[in-house]
Amino acid sequence: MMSLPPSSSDAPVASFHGLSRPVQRWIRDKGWTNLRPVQAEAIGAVLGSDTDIIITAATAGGKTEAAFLPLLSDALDRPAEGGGFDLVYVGPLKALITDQALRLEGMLEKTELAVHPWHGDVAKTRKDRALKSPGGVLLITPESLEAIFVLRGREVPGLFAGTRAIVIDELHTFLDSDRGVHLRSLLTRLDIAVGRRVRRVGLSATLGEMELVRSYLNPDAPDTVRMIADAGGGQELQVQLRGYVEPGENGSGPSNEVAITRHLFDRLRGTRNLVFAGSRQNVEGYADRLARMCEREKVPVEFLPHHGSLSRDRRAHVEDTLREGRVPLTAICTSTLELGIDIGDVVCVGQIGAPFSVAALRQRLGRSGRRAGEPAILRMYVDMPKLGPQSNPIDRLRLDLVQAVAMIDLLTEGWCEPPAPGTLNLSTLTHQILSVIAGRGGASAARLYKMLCERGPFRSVDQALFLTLLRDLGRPDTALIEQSSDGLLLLGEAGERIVAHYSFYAVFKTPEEYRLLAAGREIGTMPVTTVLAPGMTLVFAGRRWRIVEIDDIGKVIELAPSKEGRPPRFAGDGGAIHDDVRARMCDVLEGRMKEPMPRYLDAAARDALALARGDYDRLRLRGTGMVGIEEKKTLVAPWAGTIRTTTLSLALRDRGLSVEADGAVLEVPCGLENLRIEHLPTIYECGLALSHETGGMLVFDKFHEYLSPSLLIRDALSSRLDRQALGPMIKALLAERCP
DNA sequence: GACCTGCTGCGGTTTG
Repeated sequence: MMSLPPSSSDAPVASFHGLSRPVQRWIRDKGWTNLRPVQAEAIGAVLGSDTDIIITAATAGGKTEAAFLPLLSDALDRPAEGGGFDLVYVGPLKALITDQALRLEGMLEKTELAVHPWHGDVAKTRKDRALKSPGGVLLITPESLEAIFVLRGREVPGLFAGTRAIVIDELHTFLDSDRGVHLRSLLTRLDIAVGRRVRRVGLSATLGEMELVRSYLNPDAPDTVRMIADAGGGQELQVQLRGYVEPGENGSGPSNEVAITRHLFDRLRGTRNLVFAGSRQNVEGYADRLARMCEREKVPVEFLPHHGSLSRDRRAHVEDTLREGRVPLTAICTSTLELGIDIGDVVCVGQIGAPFSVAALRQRLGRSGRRAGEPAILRMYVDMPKLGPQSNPIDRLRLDLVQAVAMIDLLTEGWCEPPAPGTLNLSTLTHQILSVIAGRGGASAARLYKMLCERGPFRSVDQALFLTLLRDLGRPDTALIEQSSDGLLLLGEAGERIVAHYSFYAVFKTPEEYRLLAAGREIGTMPVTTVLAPGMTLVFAGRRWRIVEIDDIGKVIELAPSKEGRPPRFAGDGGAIHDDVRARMCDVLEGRMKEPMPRYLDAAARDALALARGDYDRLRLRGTGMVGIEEKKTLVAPWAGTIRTTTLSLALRDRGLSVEADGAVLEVPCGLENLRIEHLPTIYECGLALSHETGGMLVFDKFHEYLSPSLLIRDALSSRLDRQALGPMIKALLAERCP
């Protein structure tokens, strides 16, 4: 008999006894002496009610068991009435589904319940078996679920008739993305197909604002969603931020990159670590420098690159070596190692340059210090260009360093970016319109509207907008849909072709790529937009190569080993920084912090921050937000996030002022008085004028190419631009705030 | 100044 320690309450004991026999036996066989508080609470909540539930706990905190022990127990004790799969698990990664299926198979070994993993790498025979006798647990990706709706629309009601809950793993990855909207749409369509609402259980490690998370799961009754969180917290966080400034013109010494490489080599060798380097190019650059340093010092190479363009083999090797933990290894990586695949515990997390979001920083940090009593260690490195008398005033503000400090500050306060509601997501809506029509062999406009916009996630789309969208999709030159004589909407010629191809199922866009072959083996891929030619050398997968041949039709590049090479550029599409991060950057420059010179800064970072604050004051930016630096050049610092800053720079461009980029501080080619008296008041009066020409430039998402400029503008205004913010921003800039 | 995620049906060949 399992003995449970007399913990703070007898809840765990009650929870244990509420479980079915086979599940109790599994727990006992595992040798568990008690249930974690989250698990005990989840068992009570799942068995004692039918509300939606969100379970949050640290990575490896036992969330999967917390959800599945009671759900499986219920499925064993009360066999489903309607037939079909008893439980559905939706996960964002194929690797995660494979992992979780193995765990569930272990739990269900001595029972009748089957486990059906289902994603692109699962054999067709296995899927056929699941369809022939659906039951037990289906573990699936949103895209594979989409494929079931499109290809087997008529079978959906039967497959899920008896499903008692849908478990969504890594819920945070679905909150604020096209893919998240896609999943919500599929869940609503599933509810409609079975004629009742299927309970949802979300699992997540880190979540921002709870209210928004609740309404993701249940937009009609967010208050009924029960939150179960582990007390956890209280974990010690050790942070160091090291600043690197290139030596002066006559100074000698290593470059910043070499100095940072040296520090990583000295501190991380001999243990397991993750270093997030920001871009694939940077990952390859640091991995190459570290490997050469190991060779020069005649020690084994303990640093390997990991990013999304490397082949599955290369990535698996790094993941397996980390997880097994037999030899020391530091992975230099992009956000690939941020998600839930189990790689074990690492000693420290390195971060080169400020990241794009506090949420990502928090997620990355969760990879270290997972054992009781061990701190989470963050080492941040900021590479700062050399300054001279000719340097741009914006460079003097050291905005990278300031952003890094602002983010660490927000992180320690427990803040992270909340999802942004109210977006239209017209590209994803187009996708779902095509999917519903394909799955049902036709649908009326009224039915589509009710399904997708009234009950589904596209609630910001009103009827008029919906009809405009349908007209766009039905235009002869678009031909995605057409109307039959009795008014039913059917797929058009182009629609048929697009839905029939396997690339339809995902809502996100993927660029075309070359495959890179070395000695006949694929080592990774490169976007076709990268400029490459035979004879060029490059660093890839931590080694140096020469391009032997490029096959433009087969999209294959052959490589041979080389002694030279530079890391190649990959295509990228710019990130969005949140308003609160930029506001905190202003606080950092103006010294409005609990600890104005944080202790976690090293001497070089302190010096750089002190100098940046001095320059900020000398520029007289404090309290004004605008300063003329030349006769026809003004700096504008709205301290707003990417969306609001981009809106302002577009409005300035409407006035004929070409503004570069969308950094925290804008350089406007115009005198201060002219800007203050003429341009800004005019923009305040007239707002942002978006022409059809601008609309043509707003093609970002997968189905945008089929939309007219006016719809593209409306889509952008709901997610990438903020017209309403323009007035208040200008008012703040024009207000005399100086002493 | 960026990163990540996903995918079916069918025809052909090999193996037991």
